[in-house]
Amino acid sequence: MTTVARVVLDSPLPQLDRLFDYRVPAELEDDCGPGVRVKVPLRTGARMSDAYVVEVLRDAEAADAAFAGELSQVETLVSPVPVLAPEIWALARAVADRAAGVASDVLRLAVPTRQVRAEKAWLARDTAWSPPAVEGTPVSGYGDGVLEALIADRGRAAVAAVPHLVAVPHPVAVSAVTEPAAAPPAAGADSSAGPAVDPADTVWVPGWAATLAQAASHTIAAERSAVIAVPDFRDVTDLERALLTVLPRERVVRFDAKQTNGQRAKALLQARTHPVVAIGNRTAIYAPATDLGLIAMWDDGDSSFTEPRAPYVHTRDVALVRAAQSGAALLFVSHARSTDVQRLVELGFLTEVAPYRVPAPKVIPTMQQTGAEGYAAEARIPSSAWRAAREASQHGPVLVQVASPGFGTGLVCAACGERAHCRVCGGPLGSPRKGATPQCRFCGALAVGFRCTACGNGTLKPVGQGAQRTADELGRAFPGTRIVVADGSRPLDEVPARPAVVVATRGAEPSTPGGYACVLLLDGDRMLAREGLRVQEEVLRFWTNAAAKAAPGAEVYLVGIGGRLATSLATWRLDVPAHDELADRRQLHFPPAVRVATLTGTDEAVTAAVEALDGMLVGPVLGPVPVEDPAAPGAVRAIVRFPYAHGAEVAATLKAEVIRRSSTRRVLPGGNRRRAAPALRARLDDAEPFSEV
DNA sequence: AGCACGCCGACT
DNA sequence: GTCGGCGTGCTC
Repeated sequence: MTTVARVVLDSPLPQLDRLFDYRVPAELEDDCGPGVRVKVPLRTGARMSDAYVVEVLRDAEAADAAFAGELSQVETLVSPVPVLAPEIWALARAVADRAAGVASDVLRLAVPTRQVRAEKAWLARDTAWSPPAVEGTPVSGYGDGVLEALIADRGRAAVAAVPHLVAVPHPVAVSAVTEPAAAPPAAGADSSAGPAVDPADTVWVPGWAATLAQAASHTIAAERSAVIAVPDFRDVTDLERALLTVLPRERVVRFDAKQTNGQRAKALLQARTHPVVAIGNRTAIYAPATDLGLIAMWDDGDSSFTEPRAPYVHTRDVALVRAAQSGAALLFVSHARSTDVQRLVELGFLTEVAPYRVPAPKVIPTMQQTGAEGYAAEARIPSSAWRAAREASQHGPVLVQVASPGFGTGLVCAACGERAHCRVCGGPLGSPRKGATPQCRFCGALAVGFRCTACGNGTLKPVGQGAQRTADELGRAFPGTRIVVADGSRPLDEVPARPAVVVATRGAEPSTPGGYACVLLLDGDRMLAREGLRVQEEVLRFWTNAAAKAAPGAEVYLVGIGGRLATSLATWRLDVPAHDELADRRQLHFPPAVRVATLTGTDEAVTAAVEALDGMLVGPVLGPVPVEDPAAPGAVRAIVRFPYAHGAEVAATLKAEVIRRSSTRRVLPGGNRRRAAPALRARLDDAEPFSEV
């Protein structure tokens, strides 16, 4: 009689990133199941490590499969609650492998720390209770049954969002908030914005939120879960509102960045009790929802989806891995298409779905340059746009989108204003810190002794300095109108549908019931003047997301922009720029046409790692060049590029190199034995070297 | 990370 | 002759 627990250690060390076997003492056998937290000895009995049980082997199985040496014994069982679902372990393993990272780092994102209160409540739950069945609500705005069929067939699609607000019936689940068991199913709820709907009984939600809520209702109707990731907090709220119009409260579980650990722990356990729609920001993609039928993302191009914690895997990539593992349907919904999704479309991996007979916003490009004739002098708005906005501001709110102050952090020549470029690779220069030596954003080369290529001047200044347009300045163009400002420091979720001019920095635009009477998109030239691979995609996202807040038929003025970008926006053909961009990236071997890895560490380790990748790379290796890192004097960085087909091989090779280098403890020069940076760090799909942030 | 094992300089 | 330096390697 032997029982063996196969565990994953809670350790960020790559050399410990594999499963370890421990003997389970008889008194723990009953509670020691997959997913529970345990403490186990490591190397020496006195040292304990936290771990999750991944698998339990019994008797013959244990004798056959377990580690051949002598087993140590599980020290304690922290709690009998299985917090690590088997499919989340499989996901973490695959995600870590893809990124040459450590699985327990992924688990740290996926599993909140222990919360005894949440566990007690979960253990005391009524296991016999299951929520009433739900009927699916038709997905409005698309061809009849198109998305429903796609989800039922476990399809994958790039979905163009309905580009305006939608009025949906008031939450059927409002009663459910106070009386959970009494929630009536959303049967027959018609969520299309029609004249039959009494405005007093409706809520306005973005088109994408209505679509995803309706789509998810079908998954729940089939008693399967859905996971939906959205970029920011306000989006979670919008989506939750939309969901509660088609589903009862107990079918929606929220994971967001502002939650306390207790709330997260509770949501985690809730997601496993019965089929639910798990919604939230980055971490929602790891929600352990049972029997997954749908994985969806709203606006996958939003930079909030880049994970700042190791192993830095983008939510989109997690979604792709999870869809492959679970066989769930996969939807990427957005207005502006990301080049990453475009790539998957061009591969035939995603099908394209667009709204059916839904009017696109009425975008009017105005190409006059700032300061040209015909401008309202005070605010430099083209007179046609100014007249339309002024007229519209008599009956409803007008949205004015501006770039945020200090937007664009690159450096230009202080004398002539020419953009400063790297002498090594031609990339844009920036300052990592105020007063630090300028450095190339792409290859990291230090720009010592800078000379402007245009005028020969040797000093630099930040871009856009002193060129900030203030709300007050804009306000003077609309005398007698209420001016509302929304930006990073003064966030505003919603403004009433009353006459006003709402000046908002890009991305911070408040919603308004029914939509804006007119939208002005200013500062486009400034937003496009930044350098970086994602600038154009990003600007199109800012524009389209603001334009989608306009009321149907309202005019959207795109100021100071002409050419193909303006045409794509005006014709709402947002796949075209994505296709063109991707074609450019292919030519230059830049992501997402290829994958990238940044290798940082000692010259020797980085060089050896690059050599180990021989035959897997495309395009020239960028660097190695010195990087500034106080913890690692003399460190260098190289960027390598590789085709997706070699991804697994590259990740495995780099992980092996990192492990090989990590076993040797390094000493800082000068006899200083403080913690030195590891000899080699590998980060896959790091977008930072190619963008200004 | 921690900690044990292992092979070369100055000590009782 | 040994005590202990920290380079190297392992952790079920």
